[in-house]
Amino acid sequence: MRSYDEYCAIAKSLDLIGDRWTLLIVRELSLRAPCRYTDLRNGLPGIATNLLASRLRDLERAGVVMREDAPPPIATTVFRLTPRGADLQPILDGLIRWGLPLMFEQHPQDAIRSHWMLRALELMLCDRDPAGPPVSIELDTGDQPIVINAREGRLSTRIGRAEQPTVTVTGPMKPTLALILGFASTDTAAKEGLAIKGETDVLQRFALNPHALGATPPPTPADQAPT
Amino acid sequence: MRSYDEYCAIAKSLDLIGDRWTLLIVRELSLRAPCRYTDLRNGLPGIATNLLASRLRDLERAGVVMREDAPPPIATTVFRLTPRGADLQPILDGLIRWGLPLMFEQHPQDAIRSHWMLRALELMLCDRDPAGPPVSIELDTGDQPIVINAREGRLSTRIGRAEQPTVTVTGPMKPTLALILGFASTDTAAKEGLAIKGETDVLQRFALNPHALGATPPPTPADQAPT
DNA sequence: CAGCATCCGCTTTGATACTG
DNA sequence: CAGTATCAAAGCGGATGCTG
Repeated sequence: MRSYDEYCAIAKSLDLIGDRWTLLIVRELSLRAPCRYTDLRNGLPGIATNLLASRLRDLERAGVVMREDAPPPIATTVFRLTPRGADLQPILDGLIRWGLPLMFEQHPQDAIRSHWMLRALELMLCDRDPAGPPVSIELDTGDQPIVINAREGRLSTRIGRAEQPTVTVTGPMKPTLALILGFASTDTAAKEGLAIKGETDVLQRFALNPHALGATPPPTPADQAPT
Repeated sequence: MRSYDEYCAIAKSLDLIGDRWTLLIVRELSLRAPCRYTDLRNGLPGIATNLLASRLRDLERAGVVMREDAPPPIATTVFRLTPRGADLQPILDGLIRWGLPLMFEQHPQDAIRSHWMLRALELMLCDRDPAGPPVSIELDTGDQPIVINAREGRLSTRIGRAEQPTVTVTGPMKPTLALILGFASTDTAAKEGLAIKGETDVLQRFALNPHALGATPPPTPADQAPT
């Protein structure tokens, strides 16, 4: 990208990370480093391969990304965030929070990768009964299963299958999100194609973290077409 | 911008605010709304006027910006952030914090606008003697003078002249920044072309807010060219 | 197959000129 | 003042080819 040539911290940040695809590459590395070139391509559907190579070079020069030659058994290059790159997390988190309302507009052409949801779930979800027994929720809703573990008020998420899920939700991503954030009842969820197995009531325990969003309610279609 | 077509909160945010110039327009409105079209152009040196018009339309559709017809005496359209647009502040702040180290690379071609520094100074600066007497610092270093007021541990900044500045710093922006953040002594500052008038010692009272940055030290040229 | 580089058609951007 | 119109140049997306 050409520089904005402004003596302004925001502009200078955007000079380095404001290019198309750049922050999504950082997202990928923040969610599952170390990452091979091919992993990155899979996590960035639609990116042109020359552009990915070019961006990785730029990010390396900017001190955001580093490449390593993985040890013999793997014998390939892997990419990671540098500490300076990891410092971008607050910006990614800000984008996740601001973008949550937009997740309720799912377009048919939208690609889905389960790992994109991991950090979002950690940020947005809150356990309203931190003293309750530990539970693990499995979401089978994307290309890979997601596990949410709640234990002593702390939430963690990962890709994989739960050994003994307290409850398992199967179906499309959007209603699943609405369900666990408490925006939809289990009845509504079922109508939208979700199958819930196990202790359904456990889902009531979770809700949207009240600190997660700004004070402004999500814009509705009505806001955009006032009469 | 074309959509990334990803069901991911970060990607969906970037679909709306990831275009070139877009976040800088939001910056302008966050720093000095309401803003006329011409004010925006002045705060965004280098933007093509058709692009500004196009971005403003996009931001309006996205619910981030609103336009108003100013009342008769002014008789022009002005632009503001909507509440939803104001919710972008944490993202702008993140970019400011991450970008601070980059402010110590000032290029000759970099445009300067004093108001770009206002939020950065508020975020980065900390009063180490909150119980001390109120002081006001004037910085004459850009296209307009900046006033920093410190009172009871709270810092505020504005464009304008102080009525009775405790101290006034005149000269280029970069050494001024280094001086008030405590990265440079008054001697060093003088060598870089700064003139300091008034109670010089007051400047010692301020320093970089330790909470302002991530834990990672700024990258140095040495990091980029290892031997 | 992993990790690119090259080529090509298209879209976006930037610079300038022009208008109500 | 607040934009629209025009056009050259740069960037992007997609396909393909090359190298270990």
